[in-house]
Amino acid sequence: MTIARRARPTIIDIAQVAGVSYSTVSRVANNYPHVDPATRQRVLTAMQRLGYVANQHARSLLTGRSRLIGLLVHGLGNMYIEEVFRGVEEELARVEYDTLLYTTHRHRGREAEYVSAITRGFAEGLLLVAPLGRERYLGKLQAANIPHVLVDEAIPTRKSPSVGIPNRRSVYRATRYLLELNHRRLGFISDTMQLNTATERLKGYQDALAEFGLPYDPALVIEDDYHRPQPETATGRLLALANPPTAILTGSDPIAFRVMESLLHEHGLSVPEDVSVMGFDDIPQASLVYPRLTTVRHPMYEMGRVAARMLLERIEDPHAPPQHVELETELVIRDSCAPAPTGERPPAT
Amino acid sequence: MTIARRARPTIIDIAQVAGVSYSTVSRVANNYPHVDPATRQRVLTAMQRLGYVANQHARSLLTGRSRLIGLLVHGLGNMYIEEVFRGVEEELARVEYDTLLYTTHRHRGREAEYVSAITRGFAEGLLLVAPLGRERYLGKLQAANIPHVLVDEAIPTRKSPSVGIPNRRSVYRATRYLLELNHRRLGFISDTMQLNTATERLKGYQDALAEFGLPYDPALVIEDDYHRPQPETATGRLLALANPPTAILTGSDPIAFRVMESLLHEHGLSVPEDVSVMGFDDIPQASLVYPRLTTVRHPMYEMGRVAARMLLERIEDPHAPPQHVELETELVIRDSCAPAPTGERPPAT
DNA sequence: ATGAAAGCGCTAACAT
DNA sequence: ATGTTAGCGCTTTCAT
Repeated sequence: MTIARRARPTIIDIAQVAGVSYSTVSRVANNYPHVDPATRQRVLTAMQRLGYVANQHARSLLTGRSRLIGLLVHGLGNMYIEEVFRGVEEELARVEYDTLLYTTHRHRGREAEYVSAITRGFAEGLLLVAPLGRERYLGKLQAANIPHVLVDEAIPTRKSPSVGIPNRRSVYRATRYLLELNHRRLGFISDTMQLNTATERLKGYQDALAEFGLPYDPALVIEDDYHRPQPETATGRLLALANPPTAILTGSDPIAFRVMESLLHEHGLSVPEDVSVMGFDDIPQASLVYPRLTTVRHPMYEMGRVAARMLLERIEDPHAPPQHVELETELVIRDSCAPAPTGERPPAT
Repeated sequence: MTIARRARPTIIDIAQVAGVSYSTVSRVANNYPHVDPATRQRVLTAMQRLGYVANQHARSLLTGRSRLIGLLVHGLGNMYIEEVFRGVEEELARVEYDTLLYTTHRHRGREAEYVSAITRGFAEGLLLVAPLGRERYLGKLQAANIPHVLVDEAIPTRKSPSVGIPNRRSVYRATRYLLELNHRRLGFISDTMQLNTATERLKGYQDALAEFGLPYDPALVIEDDYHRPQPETATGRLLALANPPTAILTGSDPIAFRVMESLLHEHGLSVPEDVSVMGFDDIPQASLVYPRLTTVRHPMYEMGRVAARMLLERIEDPHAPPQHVELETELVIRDSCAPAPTGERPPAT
């Protein structure tokens, strides 16, 4: 009887079958020169026959490289992540790296644990997408000099490399657009202010207001829960104001969709006639929805690519000074924003 | 000068600092008994001080286990995957396994390559979610006895373990519901028939029709493109029929959403007054949309959990006979389906 | 309770 | 062009 679990053939088995030393097999496996074509063929044939596949662990143990990077994200079910990941994959594929996926579902609030887990040596580097709770582990990453890059988030110390967008300017532009449409009361449903991107965006909103000589009314900005957004509630609160907004800016397109649904169906207000709605990101659905969403185009795919490339570079040279890349955004004008209604306020339900 | 890339401390460094042999360090690291408490403490302190983290590759090389499983999916940006993955993670977390993510974005149509890549030895097993093109590699997995489980797809040979839902019965029930609402012309926008789940669902649709003594009209079923669905086009084709449907079944909730948008805004038809729409899956948005979607609840999260558990079991015992688990679905009646309009057909635009 | 030693499968000098 | 050899960092007997 042979043993139950058929062992995978090793380099030594191949060597035996091909009648060569196992270093020759290694040469063939790694496509090195200085191997006689005939020998190479014999080895290849033997590999084929036995179904040889190199043991990555042995390889990695020796080279210290796993060809794996870790990706830390909050969740999967949104086009933002899909696009970012497409970009990441694009670059990783070129160098035959794979991705270890970590979501904060798993240890909500305990990202720090993975991060150390990652240093277990499996991943060579880490891509942190909009990382909440970063204060708990970023210092460690920096201290241990573990290659990592922040995607869509930057920290004031700028010690960690990052790739993102000009949040302040982007929202400034979007806000100004609304202001030029004669809106004077602008609601803002923001992502959690734990994210620097969110506080930057708020500044952009305030910049535009200031430029138009308008006061900043904190009642108009509502911080949504990142993990379980409640745009319907936020919309209701905005509409319940004595002087409700005629336009609403949001932190993302999916939030904008829900705001539009809520406006229309819970409050009987039409978009954009009664209230204008501004999205953020420009995911594919933005143009498939009615009214088609006016939003800020976020180069998510490109961001993913750049981030992956930066990470790969840092893996090569962990001591290079951290870079900070900002990719430009663009206001995409479609149908969900219109000039402010004149005359009296729209009736709130 | 020390060398540039500070090497990670090994078991030997710890042994030196703690003044013990390195096998003792290994014992402590693995929490083995037979270590003097004082010694253990000394070792622990040394580990702490040097920031010791075990090298997984060395460990895996020896034990043959990587504590990694591979997850093959088509794309990320949908709640279906999010839910399935949440379930997978839940189970994996218990045993401290991590996930390698593979999407068919990367090598569209070349899944076979990963699959062999996976046998590189990094992943101990594979979760295949609604795998298209499986014929190209499933045989290999089976032949090599690589632990794997099919999620939401089963193959007739039943050689690979699977977890899914009763597709035929689920769609039969949904169709019958529509029939009972007096609809007689039922459109069906189906996933690609390459998926057995899709052909099974079609049978369920036909079953219900047959039960009501209705003919099967192939013009009413449109096979959508899995990677770039065009529900708007499909809707248009359905409506252009001489005798257009008064109800439309879809392969997923997101498709249903787009059908509803198209009906309403491109064709001026209201849902459910003019046309009823049936979703599939019951993702969270299904109840946030107007009209709230009537759909078939798919236990995605639970499916992920079961699949992960099955995979883990197969990893322990790759020779156990393949299991096939079916999780029940449920028709969730909300507002997108109503009795068929009486009198003449709704006007098509 | 602890140490010594073998070896997992492979790469990369170094020989020849 | 090919073979020999020394480890990579760790777990696991086997001694003591």
